[in-house]
Amino acid sequence: MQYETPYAAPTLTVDLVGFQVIHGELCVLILKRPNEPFSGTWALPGGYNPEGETTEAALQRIIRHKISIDIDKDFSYIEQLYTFDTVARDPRGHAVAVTYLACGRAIELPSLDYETSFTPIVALPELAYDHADIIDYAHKRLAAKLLYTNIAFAFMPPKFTLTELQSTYEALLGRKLDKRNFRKKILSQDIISPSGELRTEAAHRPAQLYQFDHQELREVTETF
Amino acid sequence: MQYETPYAAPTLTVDLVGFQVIHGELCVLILKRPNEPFSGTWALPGGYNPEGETTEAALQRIIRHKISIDIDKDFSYIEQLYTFDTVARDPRGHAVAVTYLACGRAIELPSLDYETSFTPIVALPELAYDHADIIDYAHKRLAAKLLYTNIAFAFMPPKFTLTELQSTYEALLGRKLDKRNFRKKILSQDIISPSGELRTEAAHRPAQLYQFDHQELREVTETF
DNA sequence: TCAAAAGTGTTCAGGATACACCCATGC
DNA sequence: GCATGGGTGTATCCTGAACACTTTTGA
Repeated sequence: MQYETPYAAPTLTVDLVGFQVIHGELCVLILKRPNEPFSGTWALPGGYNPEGETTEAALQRIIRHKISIDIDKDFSYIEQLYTFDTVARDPRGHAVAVTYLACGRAIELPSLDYETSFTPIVALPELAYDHADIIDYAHKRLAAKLLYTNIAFAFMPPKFTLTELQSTYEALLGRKLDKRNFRKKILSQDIISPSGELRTEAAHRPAQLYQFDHQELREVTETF
Repeated sequence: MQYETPYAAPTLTVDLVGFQVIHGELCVLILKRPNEPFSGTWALPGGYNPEGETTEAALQRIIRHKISIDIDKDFSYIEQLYTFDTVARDPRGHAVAVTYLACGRAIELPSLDYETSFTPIVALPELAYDHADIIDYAHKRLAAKLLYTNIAFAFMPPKFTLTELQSTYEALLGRKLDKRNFRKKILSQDIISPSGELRTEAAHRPAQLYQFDHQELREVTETF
């Protein structure tokens, strides 16, 4: 196509919806914006994607810079979520925002000049832009994927009990599951194996420890 | 974030994967590129997205300009497919491509200076860039959505027989379905209703005509 | 009367759901 | 010995899959 005026691209931004489960609650990574616009308001972490940098690389750089964590190292899984046109959304004018969804476990946030937090999705503060909708959308995607993939691997430590795994499923789905049916189902999916070790710390019968067979996303035929 | 140099955004492009079913075959809209790069090679229609225009608006404009059809009028359904980083893909350098998936029926292509075609996906020519992969991805998404939504509405005329509907499902899924099971299933989904009219043109028993209850995407609980 | 597509039911197997008690350990 | 979570099996229902013949029309 020909343009009379030189081609000018819209501003491109990338944002992260970073999840982990803490104390049986699904939490999402947010920060209190130190700068305008929406200074002082909580929002998803994100920033500008300049020419010459892929969206994943830009996100990696921005999260390292703004949150001081490393996406590849600290999150176990990442996928692209959706691309939003922000004509009406962003007071700075037209921009396009590519959003990513990431899942991890036991991520510690370094303390910074401004607040960052993994906040339970049931207790989120007011958020800038339409970030609350984006988190909802990511949560729906995540709950759906739980039913037909092994994505739970990204939330679990290397060794875990079936009860701990069930608790993660319940946190992500937002509902209770039957213990016997959960065990039958998860074992029939052939995505985890017993490690042979037992967890003996507690004042009750020791639990068998399991591990995920794969640390990459796989689809399963069985569903919940 | 601060930048030493002024912020420069990557080139933003939009591409369309446009589907319709012709003679029981799933077909996709491609054109023979009149310009470099890849001049003379078949590719998905697409173009540049300048600042100030949403990706959907840019796509609308580009398809009207390049194919002389109107997305809103000629396609019955459109959704965003995926956003690709094209660092390695595009010989012109770094670009970000937002792709859309659209579905329609009985779309007639006006003749132009260069070739455009709804080509059966089983008989696609060599395509520019990684457009063949993008079409595969779109096809998978479509087949998945067929199982848990009413998306077939976008491929069907206002009135149709159950056999015609089954043929569309078979074209999209790439496999044959059992007639009795299909009818039980589709009727249990409560997404179509008999119109009361019959199709009597042919040399066999007349068929009941059905219509979709809704012309927007809905999810169904029942699946195939 | 024949060709061609429309229309219709049953059986079977496997998965989903609901549900309650005994087991092994630390204190 | 008791509190705590670990671990297990069965009965029922529902859904998915396989499968063949009769009906109605136009030519």
